[in-house]
Amino acid sequence: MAGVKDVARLAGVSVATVSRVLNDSAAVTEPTRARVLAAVAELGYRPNAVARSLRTDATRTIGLIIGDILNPFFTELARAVEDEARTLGYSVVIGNADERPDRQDHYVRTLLEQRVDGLLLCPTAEITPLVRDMVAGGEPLVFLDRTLPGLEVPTVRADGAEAINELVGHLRTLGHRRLAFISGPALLSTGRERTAAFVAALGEHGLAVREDYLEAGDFQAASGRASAARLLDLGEPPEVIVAGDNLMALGALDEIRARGLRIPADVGLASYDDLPWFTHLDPPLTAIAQPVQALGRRSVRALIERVAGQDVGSVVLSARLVVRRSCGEPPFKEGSGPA
Amino acid sequence: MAGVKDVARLAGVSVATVSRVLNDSAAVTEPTRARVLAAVAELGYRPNAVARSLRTDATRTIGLIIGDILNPFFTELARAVEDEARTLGYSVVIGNADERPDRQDHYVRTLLEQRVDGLLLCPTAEITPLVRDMVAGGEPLVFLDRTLPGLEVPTVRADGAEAINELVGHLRTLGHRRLAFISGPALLSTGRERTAAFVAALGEHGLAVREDYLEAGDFQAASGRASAARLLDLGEPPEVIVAGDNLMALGALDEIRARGLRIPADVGLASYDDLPWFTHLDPPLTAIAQPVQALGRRSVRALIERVAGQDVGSVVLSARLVVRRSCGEPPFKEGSGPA
DNA sequence: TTGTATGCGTTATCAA
DNA sequence: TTGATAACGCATACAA
Repeated sequence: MAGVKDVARLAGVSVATVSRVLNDSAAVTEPTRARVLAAVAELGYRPNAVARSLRTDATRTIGLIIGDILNPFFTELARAVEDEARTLGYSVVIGNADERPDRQDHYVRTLLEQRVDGLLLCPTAEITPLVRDMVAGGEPLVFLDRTLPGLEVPTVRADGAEAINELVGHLRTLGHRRLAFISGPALLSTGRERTAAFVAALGEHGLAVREDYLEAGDFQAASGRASAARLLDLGEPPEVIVAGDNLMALGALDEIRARGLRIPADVGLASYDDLPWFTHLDPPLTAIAQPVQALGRRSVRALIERVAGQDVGSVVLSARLVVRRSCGEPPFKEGSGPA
Repeated sequence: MAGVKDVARLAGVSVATVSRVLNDSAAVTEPTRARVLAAVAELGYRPNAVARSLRTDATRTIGLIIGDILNPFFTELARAVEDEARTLGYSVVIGNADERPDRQDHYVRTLLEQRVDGLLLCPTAEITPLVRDMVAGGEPLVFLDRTLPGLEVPTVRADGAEAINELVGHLRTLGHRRLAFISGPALLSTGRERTAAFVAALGEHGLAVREDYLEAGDFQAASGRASAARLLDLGEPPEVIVAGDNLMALGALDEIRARGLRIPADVGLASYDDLPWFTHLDPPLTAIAQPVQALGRRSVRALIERVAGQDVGSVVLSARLVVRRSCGEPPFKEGSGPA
């Protein structure tokens, strides 16, 4: 494959000049510039980004490690990240941690070796030594969606506490008293926070916190189904089940359907996370929507700023309640908030 | 950041020896080997893949350009590709063409400059000059999911003709005669093939081909909805609507629901492409499932083989019909084929 | 078994 | 404005 040298020879100039017109890093007379460009076109020259990166110590590439690529939330997030990165002239290398610390570390290592300019990480449960080293080593790192306690890393995430509180209020207004929550893994910041917010909201709205209404899931569909089964088997089952993420909502939905129960007549269902096709369910699912696009875009900008040497703070965006029809809402038009 | 040189100095050996233990490319005595490894650990040395790639002319990275990252089919495909690539020791850089030739070309260029070892491409409609050049230049390239006519490129794709034929037979068995099809873009091989298969299947089952039952969509949800609207407005609307991909099925579903029509009592619906949550719809959607996992994995293997210099042929896998309940099927258990 | 030295394709420094 | 050349970090041919 043709290199600068070939271009230089064909254009009758030095490699330095070729490099200059390619990066327009310095003034070049129009005639030489034209000759170089002509040579580039004729040879079908394609700059070697590898060599350039070695020389410049920058790859214009960022790494993105997500929790679970089968989770539509992360897919959407990846899309947003990719969009913003492209706009800023960066490529994205995606790694799927599959919620496993070892696989997360595999990608951290790989991406670091690949010398990505920065890393966007949705950290799995534990703080692995590798992540700790990375932080200590001052690698340009930004946490996305989730946090790790005790680590000084800028984080871009959504806070759903307010939305959850709103949801509980909404359910209470609809006359429900017995509300159950299927929570995510306590090891994940998102898991803990949502559960805590739910419990706090119950208190705020004068509802009792029943231990048997707090199910521990793991953000996977199967756990949602199992949790729903236990809740429905209770002597006094809940009136509404709130799932801590979209996958568990799906699992719960399966269990409810499998038992031939009707939503919301027999039991209501709401989900943290909103997905495009939730509107296609019958009835459409009441849910809490995270600002996924903003999350993705902001995180990229924060990371790029860090790469540029600025120090950036964390950003917390708000999730919002989307009222639909799965909790016994009167059959009005969708999307409006509760009274 | 520490380099081989630092490791060599600390271990009291030459850089060549360090390189040798790192790649265990040649015999090294156990003691020296241990010293090197110790030095590596102490310095937290991380090989620079950029430099290595420059030297070895290989990046152990493949590019994947998909049609539309918002289409769950491609998401799932990307996941499969990533899985297989990781297993084989490769990283994947994903580009989202958004079905736009210009954006496809942007990624082709970027990935080529990044010197990926090979490229997996779900080609958009037209043959762009860049793609033609790439083929002519002998770049390791494999088409995935779709083909481009007149280009000698190994392709890994699914053939749905048989499944579509089976679907039409199934519908006819259920007593339906008036079947409509919402087709994808004629510029895409997948668009053309599915429509042709549907028309052929009608003939084979002795059903008339009505022009007004053949709607032209573009694989996007909006076109599915608009097409469904036109079909339902017909003086004699179809008994079943078959959508050429999952996104258009969604759009059609929206339109049907918006009109307060019941599925399958008022109109049946089936989709090319099967998604996990189709089972959660009410009624669960009858669909044609592509072997997405196999598609992704096979394409990676084919590409890697090409990279290794072997010449590989195309592979065509079969899609299969998944009977559920959205076309007036008797309420039996799901997943079984038609009689 | 180990070390020395060269080059991969660029960019950037320094002279001209 | 342009050219010659060193350096980026590594792998490898060749010598020892």
